[in-house]
Amino acid sequence: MQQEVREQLKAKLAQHGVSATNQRIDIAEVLFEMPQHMSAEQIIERLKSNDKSVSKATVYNTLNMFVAEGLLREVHVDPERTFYDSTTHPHHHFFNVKTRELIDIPASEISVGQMPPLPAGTVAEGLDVVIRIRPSPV
Amino acid sequence: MQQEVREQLKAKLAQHGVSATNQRIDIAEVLFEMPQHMSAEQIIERLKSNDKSVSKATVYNTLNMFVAEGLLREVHVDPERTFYDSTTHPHHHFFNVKTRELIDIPASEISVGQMPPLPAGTVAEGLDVVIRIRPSPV
DNA sequence: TTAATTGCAAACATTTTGCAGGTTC
DNA sequence: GAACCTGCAAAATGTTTGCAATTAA
Repeated sequence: MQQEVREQLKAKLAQHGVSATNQRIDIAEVLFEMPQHMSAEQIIERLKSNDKSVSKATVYNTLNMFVAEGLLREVHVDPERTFYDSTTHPHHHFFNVKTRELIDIPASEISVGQMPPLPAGTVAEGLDVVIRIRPSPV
Repeated sequence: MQQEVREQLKAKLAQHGVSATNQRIDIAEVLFEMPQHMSAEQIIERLKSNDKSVSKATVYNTLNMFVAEGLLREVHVDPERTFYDSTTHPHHHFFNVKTRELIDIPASEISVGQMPPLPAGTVAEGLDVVIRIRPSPV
C-alpha cells in the first residue's frame, strides 16, 4: 500500500528525468503528500519523525534538483529561508509575516489586469502576487 | 550646497523620529539620492567609494531602523540578499533573475482586480506583485 | 565496473550580537 | 555624565561544496 505510493512517486520523478533513489523518494513522499509549502528544515524534521534518515546535504541537493526539473517551485518571501511549494501550477500566496506561514491563493481568485510593457530585451518568466497579512490586533 | 542636502536629510530623519548621526546621514545620502534598490553590500561599496567609512554593523543597524521607521521598504525576491527600496509608497517590481536587478513598476500600471477574502483573524499589511523576467534568449 | 549518489564536515555568505570605546546633548 | 551610537570581531543562520565511502545501473 505504502509501496504503491512510492512506485507512483518513482514514476513521477522518472517523468521529470530524475532517477529515483530511496532518499529522493523519501523526500518526495513528504512534499507531494498534499499541496504544501515547507522550508528545508521543516522537511528534514518531517523526515526525522518518519524515521527516514537523509542528510542535510542530500535534502538540499534534491530540492535544488526538483526545482530545476520543475517538480517544485521556490517561494521567496521570507528573507530567512526558502520555501518549497509542491504546487507548481500558477497561483499566488498569502504570507503571514508573524507566523511565517504561506497560504495558497488559487490563480482564479486574483485577476491581475493590464501588465506594463517589459523592459527591452527581456521576457517574462512568471508573476508572483503576495498578500502580506498579520494576525488581527486585539 | 552638499551641506544643504545633508540638512534636508537630517530633517527627513527627524520627521521619522530618527536622530541624525553622521553615519546615518551618509547612508541616507546614498539611499535617497534617487529612487533605487540596493543591497546592504552595494550600500557599503558606495559609501566606500564616497570615502565615507561606516562599519558593516552600523549599516545593518541603520537599515533596520530606517525600515522600522518607515523610511525604507525591504524587498524580498532574491534569496541571497535583502534589497532596500528608497521608494516607500505602493508600487511593484520587475525582478531580473539573471542580473538580479529590481525595476520599479508604478502602482498605476498594474491593476489587481478582485482580492480573495483574507484568512480569518488576519488583516492585510501589503500587496506585492513581482514580475520575474530574464534576458531574451538569443 | 563505471558513473551517480550520499553523508559528513568544513566552507560560505549574509545578517545579528556582545561589548568596549566614542560621541552627543 | 547618562544615554545613545559606533565598530570590531565573534556568533548565528541557511545553504553549498569537497571528498571519501556507498549504492545503483
